[in-house]
Amino acid sequence: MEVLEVTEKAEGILVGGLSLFSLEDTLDCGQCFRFRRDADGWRGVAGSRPLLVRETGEGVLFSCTPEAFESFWRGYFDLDRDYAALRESYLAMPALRECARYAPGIRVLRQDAWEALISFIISQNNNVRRIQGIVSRLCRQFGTPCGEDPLEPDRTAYAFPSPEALAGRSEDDLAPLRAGWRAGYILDAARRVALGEIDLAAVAALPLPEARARLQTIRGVGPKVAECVLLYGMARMEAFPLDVWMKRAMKTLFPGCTPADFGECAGIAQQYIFHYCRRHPSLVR
DNA sequence: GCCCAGGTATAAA
DNA sequence: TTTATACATGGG
Repeated sequence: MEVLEVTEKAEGILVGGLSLFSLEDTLDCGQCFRFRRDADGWRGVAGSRPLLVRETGEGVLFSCTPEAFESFWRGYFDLDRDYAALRESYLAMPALRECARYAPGIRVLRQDAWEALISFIISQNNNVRRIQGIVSRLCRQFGTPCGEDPLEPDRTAYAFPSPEALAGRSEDDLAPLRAGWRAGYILDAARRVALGEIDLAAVAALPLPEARARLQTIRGVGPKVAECVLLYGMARMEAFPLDVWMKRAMKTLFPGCTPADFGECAGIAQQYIFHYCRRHPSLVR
C-alpha cells in the first residue's frame, strides 16, 4: 500500500505519494456532476463543502483546512483505498486492463447518499452536460450559500439542498430547473426522505438485494438509478450500474461474465468500463 | 426537422 | 416475463 504524504502548505493541503490518481479521470467520468475545470484547477462542491483542487508537480493540492481534508475530502476521494492492489487483481482480465488504460486515475468518489439519489434521478435519459446544469440550478435555487471560493471571493458556493428544502415545493416551483418530467420524481424522493419513510443511512446498511428493492420504491428510481446510489452514494463497491450501452458492450468485452466475477470492488471496474465505452461508441452501436 | 442522452412508468402481449 | 412507447429539454 502506498503511503500518503500529507503536508500543510499556505495554500492548502498537499498530498504526495499518490499513484493511479487523476482529477480529470475522477471528476469528469460521469459519477459526479458538481465539479468543473477552470483556469485554477477543478472547482466544485460536495454536499455543503466547496473545494478547489489541482495537480501540481509535487502532488495534489487541496484548498481546504487540514480538518476538512482529514474529516471529509480524504474519504470523499477514496484516497486510502489501495488502487494499485486493485489494478493487480485486474491483471488477470486483459479486457478490463485495456479499459482501465484509458482512465487509470479514476477514483470512485464516496458521495452523500441523498445527493447521489437526486443526481442520478436527474441523470435518467439525460446527458452529462445537461445534468450538470440542472444540478447547478437546483443548488442555486434551493441550496443555502456555503462559503466563498478561496481564490475568487466574489463567487458564492451553494450547498446541495436538503430533503426538507425540497419536500414542500411544487412542480411549478421546480420549473426553473428545466428538469422535465423528473421534477415529480425529485419531489417524491424529497418527501419520502424528509418524512422518514426512506432512511438512507439504514438503506446503506442493508444487504444489497434489499437495499435495491427499498430504493426502487421511490418513483423514478429503477434498477439503474438504485445501483448508482448504492455505488456512488453508499460506498457499496460491489454495486454495478449498467446502462443500455454497457449491457451490450459487456457481451463483447466480457462474454459470460457477471458483475460478481469482478469481485468485491466490481463497481470500480464498472467505472473503468463505462469510461471506455463512452470513448468507443463504435463498440456498442 | 432528426437523433441522442449514465432510464423509468405504464400498458400490452 | 418480456417488449413497446411516451416522457421534457437541449446540443449536435
